[in-house]
Amino acid sequence: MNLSFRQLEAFREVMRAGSISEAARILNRTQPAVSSLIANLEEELGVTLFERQRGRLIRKPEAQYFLEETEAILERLAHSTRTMKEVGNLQQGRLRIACMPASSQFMLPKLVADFVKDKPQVKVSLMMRASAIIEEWVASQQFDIGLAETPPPNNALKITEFNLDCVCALRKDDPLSEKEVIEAKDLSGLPLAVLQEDHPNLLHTKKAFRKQKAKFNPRFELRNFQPALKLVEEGLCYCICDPMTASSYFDYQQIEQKLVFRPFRPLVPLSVAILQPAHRPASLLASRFSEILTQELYDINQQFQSP
Amino acid sequence: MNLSFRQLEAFREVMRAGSISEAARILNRTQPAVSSLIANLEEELGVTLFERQRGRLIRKPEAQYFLEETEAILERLAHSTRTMKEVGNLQQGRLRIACMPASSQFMLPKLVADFVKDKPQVKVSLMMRASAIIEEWVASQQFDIGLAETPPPNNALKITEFNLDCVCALRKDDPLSEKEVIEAKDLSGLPLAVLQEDHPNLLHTKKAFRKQKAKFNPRFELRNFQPALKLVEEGLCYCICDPMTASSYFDYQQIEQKLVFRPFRPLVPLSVAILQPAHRPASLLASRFSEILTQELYDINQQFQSP
DNA sequence: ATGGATATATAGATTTTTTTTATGGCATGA
DNA sequence: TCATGCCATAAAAAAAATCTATATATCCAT
Repeated sequence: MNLSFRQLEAFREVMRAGSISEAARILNRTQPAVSSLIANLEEELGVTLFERQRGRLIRKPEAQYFLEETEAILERLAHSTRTMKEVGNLQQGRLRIACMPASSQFMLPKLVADFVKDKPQVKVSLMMRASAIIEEWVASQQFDIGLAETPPPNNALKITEFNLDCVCALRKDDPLSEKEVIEAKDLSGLPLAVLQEDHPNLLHTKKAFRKQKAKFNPRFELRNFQPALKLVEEGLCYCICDPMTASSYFDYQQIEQKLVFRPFRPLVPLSVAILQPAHRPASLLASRFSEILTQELYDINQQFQSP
Repeated sequence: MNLSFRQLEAFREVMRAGSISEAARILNRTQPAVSSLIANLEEELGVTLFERQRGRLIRKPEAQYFLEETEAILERLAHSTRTMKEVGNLQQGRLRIACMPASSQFMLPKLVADFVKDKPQVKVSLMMRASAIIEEWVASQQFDIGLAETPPPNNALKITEFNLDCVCALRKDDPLSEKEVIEAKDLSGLPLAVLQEDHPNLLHTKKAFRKQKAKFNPRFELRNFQPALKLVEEGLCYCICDPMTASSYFDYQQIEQKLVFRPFRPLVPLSVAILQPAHRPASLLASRFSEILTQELYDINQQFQSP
């Protein structure tokens, strides 16, 4: 089989125009060019498509059937190249994102919304799960991008790590809010809301207190920081929380903000990572979104550290 | 849009094989040839289909989508070229035939059956109608081929005329059956089955009798000759009928043939014609069938004239 | 580390295909 | 009968695809 799209295009145009000369004009070719395209097409198909009667072309019934096929093929080709061009412009595609709770409430939805604002044809799925699940989903290529606590090295994952610095949440009217930076010793003996015991963040927090010989008083244990901020608002405790949760506070509590956040020392790190499937290259969309997410994580960290 | 099937074929093969070199081997090209096909394809699509990592190709997700499109297009192309080749070999197609009653009972069904015996994919429709209707149907291109009594010249019809010589039907045991040729004067005054009065055949028959000054005795008037033969079998009359009807007698009356047919003089012609749409070229199938039908009409006429 | 095997990309020569230019035949209609 | 429009063909020119040759990177086994 040795046909070409050129031949099909010429054929379609000849069928429409009814003559080779006219088709040639439309196609910006010379008449002999189109003539030979048609002749070769007929030869390769083994079928006479036109009858040459008295110097004119007359469509044969066989040509009608082949025209339908031709149009279907050219149409499909045009459609897929158009789509591919859009893919190239990030206007088309699919993006599957899985993220951990701390980022799921406001940060990622906002980022996604912004990302797809000028991409009406892009399809996104955004799921919230615990970090361990996200790991699996990305490794098994069910998702293109994951945002999770940094997992142990994994052959199936491309891991881009970020060390976020946790910040101290406290009431605006708390005397400590005068300080630019809160230190562990400032909170010695004061009640805290902390993560449940197996979480590495809790260990880091304990370590920070130990380093300054401050008394560590974990009054509330929670699965994540979101609800902890409520308790802080009530004046029941303080909280050393990750900056993503902190940042989202300003998103959902736009009026009556009772809390402020201050850098905390010694540093309590939270290691999060952008996860992507290893071995499989990222789609254009995934690459681009990953860049944006990287920037956002950097910004969020800065937001609380540099006053 | 300037893609080529070559590029699509190369792309498909590279996706399957996973490497340009391997694909080149399968396609019987050199590696640089395939390399540049892929490079051009990517350029024209505006999308990177493969990532070049450490000298190897790695499929990008975008390539997967385009592969589906590519396979659909190539598949469809292959299918239609195959079909067209079959059309070229008369293995495919559609044939619409309309025929007059005299030929519809055995002659055309047999001819069609024979014609399509080695063409399982060819679709045929075969309709029986009065000649006037057939004329219209063919002229309006609802049918490809018509067999009818010769109509007056018609701009929309290509008319291929045949003059069939009518033959005399009589019982085997009739003394006249001894004669090689029956003449009008042999039947002078004897009862005849004839067509209804407006039919040109009746005029020709009358004329034949007049020419030999034989007495014309039309005892039965019918719309066509088929039932007339039954009357002849019963010994009720003679009949000067067309050779198609005569020929079909041997097809349906394979045992207990009571009739014989003899050439009749003076000649009583029945003018029939193969009708085809003018201005529109015939399909390959129609052309071929028309040839076969021509031969058959010629044969049938000979069958009774040359003993 | 080193050399061999294998992969891809690129450059230039070569071959193939397509297009154009130039021409002639044939039908149509003024 | 002549001008016009159509199609086919041949030869020249242009463009595209292919090949050869070469460079470079990786992988793997020594």
